[in-house]
Amino acid sequence: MHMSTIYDVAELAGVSPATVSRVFNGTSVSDEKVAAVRDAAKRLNFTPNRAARTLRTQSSEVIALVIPDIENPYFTEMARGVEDVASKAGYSVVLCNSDAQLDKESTYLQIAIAEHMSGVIIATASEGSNLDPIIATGRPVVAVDRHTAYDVDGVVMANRAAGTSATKDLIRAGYRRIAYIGGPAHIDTAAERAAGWQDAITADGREIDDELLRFSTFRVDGGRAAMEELLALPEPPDAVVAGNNLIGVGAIQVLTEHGLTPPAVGVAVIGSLPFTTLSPSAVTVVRLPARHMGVTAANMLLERIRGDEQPARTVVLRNELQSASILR
Amino acid sequence: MHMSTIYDVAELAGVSPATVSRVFNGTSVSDEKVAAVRDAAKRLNFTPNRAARTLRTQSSEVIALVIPDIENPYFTEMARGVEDVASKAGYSVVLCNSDAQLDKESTYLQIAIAEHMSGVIIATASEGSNLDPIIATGRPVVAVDRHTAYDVDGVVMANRAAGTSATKDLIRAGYRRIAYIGGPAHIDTAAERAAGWQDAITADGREIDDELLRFSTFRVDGGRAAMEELLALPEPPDAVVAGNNLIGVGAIQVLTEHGLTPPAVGVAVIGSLPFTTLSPSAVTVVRLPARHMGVTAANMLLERIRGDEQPARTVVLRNELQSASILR
DNA sequence: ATGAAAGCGCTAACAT
DNA sequence: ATGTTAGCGCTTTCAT
Repeated sequence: MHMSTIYDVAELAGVSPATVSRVFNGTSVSDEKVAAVRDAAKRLNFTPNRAARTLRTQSSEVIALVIPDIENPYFTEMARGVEDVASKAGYSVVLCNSDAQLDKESTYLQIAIAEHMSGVIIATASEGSNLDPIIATGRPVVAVDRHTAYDVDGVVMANRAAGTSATKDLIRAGYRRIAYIGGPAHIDTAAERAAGWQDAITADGREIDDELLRFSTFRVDGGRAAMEELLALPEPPDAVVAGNNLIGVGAIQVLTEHGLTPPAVGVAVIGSLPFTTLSPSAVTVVRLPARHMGVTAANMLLERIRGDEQPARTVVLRNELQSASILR
Repeated sequence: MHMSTIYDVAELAGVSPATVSRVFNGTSVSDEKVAAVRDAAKRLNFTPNRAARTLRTQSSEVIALVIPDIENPYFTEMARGVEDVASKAGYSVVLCNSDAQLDKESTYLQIAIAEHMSGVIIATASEGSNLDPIIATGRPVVAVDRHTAYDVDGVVMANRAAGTSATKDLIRAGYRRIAYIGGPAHIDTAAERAAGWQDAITADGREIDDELLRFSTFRVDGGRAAMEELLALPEPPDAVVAGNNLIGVGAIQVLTEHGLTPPAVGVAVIGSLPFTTLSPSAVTVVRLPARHMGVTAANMLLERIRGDEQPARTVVLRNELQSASILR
């Protein structure tokens, strides 16, 4: 019940508290004393008090990972990448779900400051995200997935290219009236992927029909609603590009319910379809390397934590087209 | 860059540090001083140092949520429930992914102790999970989803009943040779759901064919492998009960690849199919109220944190059959 | 290599 | 209502 301290350990081992501290921090202590201390620590079931350590050193081996939707497998896959790198380096990861809400995001950032966490990896909730407080503390910040207005490191996908290759694959497969459903227009990934879609349409010598461009939410319900609207059009599309994995799920659900299971209507999804039970030949997927993004971001953050001072960098990750037509 | 302290705020506001502390902790301070302190705090961009607070009070408003698979939507849905309750009560949630590994789990539990977190909600990695250290500290622990050998509060699903109703629904739909694919046998939820399957089979007056009972992993690849084995049997099953959501996904994938898309072979899944694009009429689902489990566990934990001393309780949550046959 | 002692920022008696 | 002060457990100079 009572938590033992380095003083208890010191007394039992017959050394000073300083020596106990040294044993646990790897500075020079004679072999006998090391053994005595370890033994005493074990017998007392000693666990170093992190709060005291953090208070004293003004830092803790914890990094915060702030994401807008913990239920989206894209972000949990990314989280795995972050965690693997961080824990190998002796850091713990605190996963914070901002729920795409600015106030929750601010709260978590505030906690990161107050807890003296070593750094933050964040997929911002929106353009309005305020990183000033955390940046003002001098702590390193890495922005993932989404762009920010701040001068911090970043790791993003090749979003415009993803939009283009998804759309081109649909064109190649013979579809002619291709819609796009993206996330909120104020999130840059959504806008960029839509721009990629436009590129492909115009490159094919067609006009952009504004009715076919829909900004929604990055969730299943958003994909569903937009797909329903598209099907209700006087001249519905014969194919659709989904701006992220969950929108893809929603769109396919609606199509299936209307008896238009792909490839009856063409579907290309930007991001892997989570837990899909669909045949891979039916839907085009542009794979986004989410885990790799997490790994890259964690490595960048660790470099900064270790004192790297070079100007902010942004890494753009290549995506990978998995064409449905290959298998047709 | 420099972090201001209550001393800085006190000086600027012309009060003592204790008064500053009182302002931030809601004890009686005159209105003028409150205003002065708040103003000074704002001007200095003051954020209370949590490490110091934790050290002093020997507690922090943080609870740990330890789960075995952060990529399983079942657990993230649960996490949402925990988070909603906790954050409303002023607690932050630290999400820890044990990856079903005992050593990782122990490490996180150790961190929870060292960081003086207020309590732990844990879905254990296996029967071998060691909760002694955390329990020895006197901190409240709530076990979710899975049983433990410890005398702690728990929230679990009605697993055996889930196995039975899933199986019975398949029987009702006319299937006669019904297999079961579960998670690892050493995890009680897997074993119990399997027992429910057995109950239903025997209640129907049939023999248990051991070849039709498979213990695998609670992941997609586990479901896939087991389903492949079942299909390779001399006398393959005409239906299958999947022991969790991901096994269900894996099984359906394999069936689809073999041209046996449900209901060609009957499928019942214990747990909601995440992000499914399947028609709801094709597959029986036993919905497990994951979010509700999280909410319940968080409320129990908060009660304990507030000093509730009653004997340990276990809450069993009802599940909900969504029969495929209804829609046939 | 080891010990003594100061201090990180906060809260909670205790005193006024 | 407000101020003074001790101390939470640790790390880290500074001596020795």
